[in-house]
Amino acid sequence: MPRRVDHAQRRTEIGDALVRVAGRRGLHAVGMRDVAAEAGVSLRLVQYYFETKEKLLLYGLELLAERFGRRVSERLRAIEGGDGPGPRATIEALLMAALPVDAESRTFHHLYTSYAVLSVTDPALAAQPFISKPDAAEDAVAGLLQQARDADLLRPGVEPRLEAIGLLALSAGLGTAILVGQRGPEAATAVLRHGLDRIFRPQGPPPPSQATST
Amino acid sequence: MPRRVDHAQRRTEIGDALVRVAGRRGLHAVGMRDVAAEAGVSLRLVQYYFETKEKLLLYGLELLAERFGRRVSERLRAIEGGDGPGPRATIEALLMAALPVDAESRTFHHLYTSYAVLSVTDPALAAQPFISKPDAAEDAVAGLLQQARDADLLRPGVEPRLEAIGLLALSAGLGTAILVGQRGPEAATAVLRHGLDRIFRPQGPPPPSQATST
DNA sequence: GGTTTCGTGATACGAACGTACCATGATGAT
DNA sequence: ATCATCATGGTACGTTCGTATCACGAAACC
Repeated sequence: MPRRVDHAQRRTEIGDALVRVAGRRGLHAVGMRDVAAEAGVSLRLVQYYFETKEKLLLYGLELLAERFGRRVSERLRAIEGGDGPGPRATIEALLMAALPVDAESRTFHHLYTSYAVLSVTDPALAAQPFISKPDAAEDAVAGLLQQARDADLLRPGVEPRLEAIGLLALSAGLGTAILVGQRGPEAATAVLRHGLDRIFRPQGPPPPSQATST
Repeated sequence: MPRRVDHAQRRTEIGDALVRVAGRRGLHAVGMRDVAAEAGVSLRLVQYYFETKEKLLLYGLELLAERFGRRVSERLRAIEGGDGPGPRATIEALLMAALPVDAESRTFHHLYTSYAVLSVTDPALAAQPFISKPDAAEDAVAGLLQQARDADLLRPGVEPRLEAIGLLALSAGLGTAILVGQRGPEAATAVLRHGLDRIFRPQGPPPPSQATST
């Protein structure tokens, strides 16, 4: 057999090109020729590694979800590493990492929302786990809230599951608001923090007025 | 001059056809011929009343926003009429009216999100007030929260403006979650109510055990 | 060393799309 | 009665898109 090529790598390169050009011009405006040009290959090669456009798009969604998952995990590890700042800071970091504040997360939000819209009318997309699944993020946040509850860090009457869903939906809603320029990142983070304030007990910031200790 | 036709009405009819077919097959999949067929007119007429597709799409967004505004206003008037059930019920009704629970509001959410995504890459859409404006809904909710605060119905430490933004973003996020089938309407309303519970004081539901007053 | 198969290029094809062009009743003004 | 003009139909044009087809070089296996 002739020269073997790493198909997985080629597919990743082309999928990356798809994400880049779609992030720039919108998912609706992207064609196979654009992806080929962005990846620096011929149209035929895009056809070769992804036989149809639909498969290419599905792969792009996979790529997007995987990248984003890694991004959030890295942020979390960076926060939790060493001291372990408690559930509140962890949740805050997780939700912040999901906001479209830099180019990478903007692209993610933009394209993910595009896919979500398409999934309303496209059954193949709707079947993708990233669209339909109850989401691993929900479990993570709910787990952290449960931890916080066990440590008596939460206000009374807080339902971890409901709050987790709510926080995630809030973060998503703020994300699109940022994306379309309705809000700035600062306003969104303020809203998010305020939302957490109403879930967590007012933590005693060591009263700075009187003598702190010595 | 020859037979005069009510242009505004024709435009509304065609715009309605756009909204219907886009709601069914997705905004990305709709062409001028589809709109013409749905409206029961010839392709030429669609061109005649909207010279270009872009103008047709812009008009569709206008139509959508206006319809939705009316819908919410009607719901509010229906709730407030007569007794005036207080800010909490009003806010709840407003946010509920925005959730995609029936076909009409599903279509609205679907298409509005489609337009929002397009506006990320299309300056003409981004300039539309429905995308960029701070939103009248925010003022309404913030005003109601302020009322509630003056009546001492809110928990301490609640910032009306921030909460209004948060509630709207939460509602939007839950809306897309419903739209893509991630959540059911029941879960979403539960989350919304719970969110309101943490803003409003636990209202004394007249303690049913002991003697209420007399 | 031949041959089979993989990787790649160039190009062609049919469909659909937005738009433009031409034609023609119908009708109100003169 | 004539005519200018509004409303509408039919259709053609150029482009772009996804996909299919043909062709060829190179390398591993016999």
